[in-house]
Amino acid sequence: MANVILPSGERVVVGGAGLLAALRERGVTAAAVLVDGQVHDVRDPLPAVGEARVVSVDDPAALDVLRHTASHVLAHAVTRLYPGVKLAIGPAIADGFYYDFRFRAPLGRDDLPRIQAEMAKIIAEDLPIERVWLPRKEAEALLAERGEAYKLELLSEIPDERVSFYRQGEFIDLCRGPHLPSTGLVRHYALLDLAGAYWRGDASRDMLTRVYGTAFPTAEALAEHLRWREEARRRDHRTLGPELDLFSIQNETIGAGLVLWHPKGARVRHEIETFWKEEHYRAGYQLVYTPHVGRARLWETSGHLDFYREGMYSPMDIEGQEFYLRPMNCPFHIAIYKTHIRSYRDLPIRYAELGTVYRFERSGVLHGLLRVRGFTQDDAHVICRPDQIEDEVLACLELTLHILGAFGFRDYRVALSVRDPAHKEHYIGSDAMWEQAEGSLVRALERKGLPHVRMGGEAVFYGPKIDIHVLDSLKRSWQLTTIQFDFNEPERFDMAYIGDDGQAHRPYMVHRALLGSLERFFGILIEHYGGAFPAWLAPLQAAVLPVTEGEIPYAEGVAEELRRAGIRAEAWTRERKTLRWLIREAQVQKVPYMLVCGAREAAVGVVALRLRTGEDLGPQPVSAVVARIQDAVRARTAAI
RNA sequence: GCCCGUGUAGCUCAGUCGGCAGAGCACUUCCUUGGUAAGGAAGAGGCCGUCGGUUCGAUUCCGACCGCGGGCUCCA
Repeated sequence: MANVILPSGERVVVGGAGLLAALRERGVTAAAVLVDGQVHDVRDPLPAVGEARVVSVDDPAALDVLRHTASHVLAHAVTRLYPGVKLAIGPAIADGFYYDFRFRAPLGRDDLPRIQAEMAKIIAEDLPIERVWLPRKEAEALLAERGEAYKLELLSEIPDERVSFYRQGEFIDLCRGPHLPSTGLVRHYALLDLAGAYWRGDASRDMLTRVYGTAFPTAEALAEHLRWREEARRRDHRTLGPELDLFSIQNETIGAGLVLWHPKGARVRHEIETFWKEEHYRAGYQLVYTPHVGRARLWETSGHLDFYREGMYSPMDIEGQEFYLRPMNCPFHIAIYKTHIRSYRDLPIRYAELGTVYRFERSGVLHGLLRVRGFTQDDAHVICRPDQIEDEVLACLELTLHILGAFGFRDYRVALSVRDPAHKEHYIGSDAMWEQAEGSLVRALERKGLPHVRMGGEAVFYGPKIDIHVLDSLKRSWQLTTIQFDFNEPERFDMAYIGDDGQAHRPYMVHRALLGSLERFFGILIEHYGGAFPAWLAPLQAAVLPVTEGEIPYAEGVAEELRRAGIRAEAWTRERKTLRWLIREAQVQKVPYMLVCGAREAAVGVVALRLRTGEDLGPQPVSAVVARIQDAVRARTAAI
């Protein structure tokens, strides 16, 4: 017997095994049962003690169950339409579900509506979904008879003697569950995409066809999700970038993954870099510049040729010496450090550089600005004494939040990556170093009030790290910041400082990048703002628009006045176009401020101010417009 | 790298069941002096991704290659 709370809030006591029947009697449609926050199948026996909460299909807790069942409906439809298809796996994922199949003939996007129509039939049939437990031998026989080679492989890895299947109509699938009670409960769904996927993500194994879809409890939620996808598509930086003339990537002429920053994109980058540099000087960093190539011995010493070779380009021969294009900046910063004997009084030393690096990425993974082969890291190396590391990490966090906040990123998720305690031998550095480093990261996060998730075994071999993910305006998560300890390179380069005891000591070194790379960050910013940059970043801040040819001299004077005040302004006088045309052009270019100059304004020395938002603020003295723009720029506000 | 899709003007895309290649925007010229998201007309612009095959004839059909897009464990 167990206490059960129904979706209505009513509490009932039912026998352990008969929950589904008991609910049916009461006319309750249950999607799943929550026991101690864990999602259970409604068909499972309830635990003897504790409280169970029955959730209906529209409960957020049942969303994964709904989607998992939707994936079975998909697989069911596919097996009806394509006899002989092989089933692989079909889980619920972050915002939907997928199912991997091996088809006999290629499947195209055009096939999706047909599959979706078949799904609609299966849903209309409202087939009851049963759970069937089979002894291992029988399960094997069943799967072998159906020729489900992938399922057999999965089965061989399940240790249990009894395995679970789910059956709906003529469709049966090896599955852990849980699932909805019947197919009719999947109502609001859509098939979205088709893609290739390796069986078990292994490039040496079969290529399967993955069908992506999503499902929601309500039509509104599904519609909202589809709108969100559409909005994300509309903001794609690969579309907006060329449209706003910000950048281009020209595979044929320049090379894949290599970015050309056009004047307008370069202007945005300049503003980002200027802000970044000023804040770094203010935070006690020293900026350095270092070369893009270095001798092979440098990369041998650093260890990159041992453990990072596949990410590096082939060496070039310069007067018989091998040189490599750099994949990282750190060896150069270390070389600067080593030009002097350093005292404990010199530390911390913080070298920062907007350092361009080149890394080999397979052609298939290149993606706009987000994944490229040449990029500029906003890199820095903090070299300090053991007693300074906690304050240094804290200062890094403060600088990070300050800089990210200026771009409107204020939702953070922090991951702390530490060693796999079971395999300490995979990591370099002593236990004491790891503990001290990790402790400093944790304490700095606590002092900053940043909650974090601890990820065991996620650290790289040379030290623990903090990664910060931000949520953009579409609530998508991007990893930007990384703060990582490096126990490797100080050792390899034999870095030292002289302590107050007169002895040489090994300093700690922390690598950190706040924005990640300027290319990737720019891509993210374009999507975050939908191309409408705030005033401080906008390539062109103000367009001065003459109504007729007669106002051209006046408009040019106004633009000149704005430029003298440090505002990026242009008088649009090149063509005699209607005001409507000029305004549309400025809107499309997402220029934040439009200054309309007609005869009325010119006569009294004012401008009519229109904002990118569509707001018409009417006649204003030029000085007031200048002050308004300067305020918005100074405050780095997203509002204009 | 691999799977699916895709490649026609600078951009967005029609089209040709094998027979001289089309639109809108952008560009050039002319007309228009226009008040808050496209005024009008004309012109120019193409190796229909590349190479090969079939054919009297290929942008179209077939093959290979190249580029681009989506994706390639969130594990029954």
